[in-house]
Amino acid sequence: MQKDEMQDPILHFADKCRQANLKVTPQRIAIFKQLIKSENHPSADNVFKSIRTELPHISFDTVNRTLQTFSEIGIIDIVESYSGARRFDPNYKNHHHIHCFKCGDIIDFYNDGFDSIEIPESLKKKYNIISKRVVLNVVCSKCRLE
Amino acid sequence: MQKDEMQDPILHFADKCRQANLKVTPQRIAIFKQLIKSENHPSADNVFKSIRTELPHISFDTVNRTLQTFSEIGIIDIVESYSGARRFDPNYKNHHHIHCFKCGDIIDFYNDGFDSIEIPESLKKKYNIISKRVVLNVVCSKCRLE
DNA sequence: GTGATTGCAAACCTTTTGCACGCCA
DNA sequence: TGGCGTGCAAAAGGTTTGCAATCAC
Repeated sequence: MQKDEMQDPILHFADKCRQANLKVTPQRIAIFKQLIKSENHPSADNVFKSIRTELPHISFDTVNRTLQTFSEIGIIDIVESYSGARRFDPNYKNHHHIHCFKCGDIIDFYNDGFDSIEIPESLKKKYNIISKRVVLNVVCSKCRLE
Repeated sequence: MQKDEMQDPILHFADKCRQANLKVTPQRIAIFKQLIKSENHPSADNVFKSIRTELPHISFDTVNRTLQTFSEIGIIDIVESYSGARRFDPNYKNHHHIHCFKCGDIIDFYNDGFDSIEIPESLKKKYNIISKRVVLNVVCSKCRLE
């Protein structure tokens, strides 16, 4: 059953919340569950709509604020599309992005070589580097056909 | 005098406009001049405010629409900040970005090694790759001090 | 019990759209 | 002159803020 698979990451999530002095509310759990399910880079609105099937009374603000909060305590990342709504990245494996100019889709890809590119010492000294990523700006398969 | 230095890129700009069937208006010239002056990654509002000293009657919409148009004909790029306004990149040399989590600043840097990273054939086949870039997510020098 | 969190509403900011006037080609 | 470009205004979309009621601890 699905519940058993879910148990473990949610306990881990609850720990993270307590560490950050955040209360573990049903809303936050539901949002977190939605995030680990999502394969793409959802906007607050995407998460809100998916989650309404489970919690019909949750408000958009709660979702939006919670995603903001999660990004602050390091549960998710914020990534940007070319326009429109802020988008979130629940994928914490080392990965890179393909970004389509036309439709704005962001697609993850993995590449060991890119993972291990060496950042120059001068930059390491000057900035507190949290993460690095290769971004490919493309016209994606779908948009190419149009 | 400054005007002589400006002459050449502006003629080149005028050519690009004509190639794209765009009329060469005083507003477009002023916006272009502002762009080649700017070292950072201005938002439409940034450009609008800087340009008002030269053209006090220009409207924000014209600036915004023109920047959009310029990005469509390949005079500038659109890059994203973590939130808020869309930002433009007039730097057409091959470069990479340092992106500050806290203040959202985007800083260009140059690195021959990063320029020449090899994109796997499988991705090249699947996507029409326009450009590639390494993005370092950091806490910048300013924000580090806070 | 108490302070954090939620839901609602309003405000704010940015981008988009529609339209009439004016200007470049 | 004709059609593109501009400026203005309104609308739309997303985010932020303030506040009262509620809930987790």
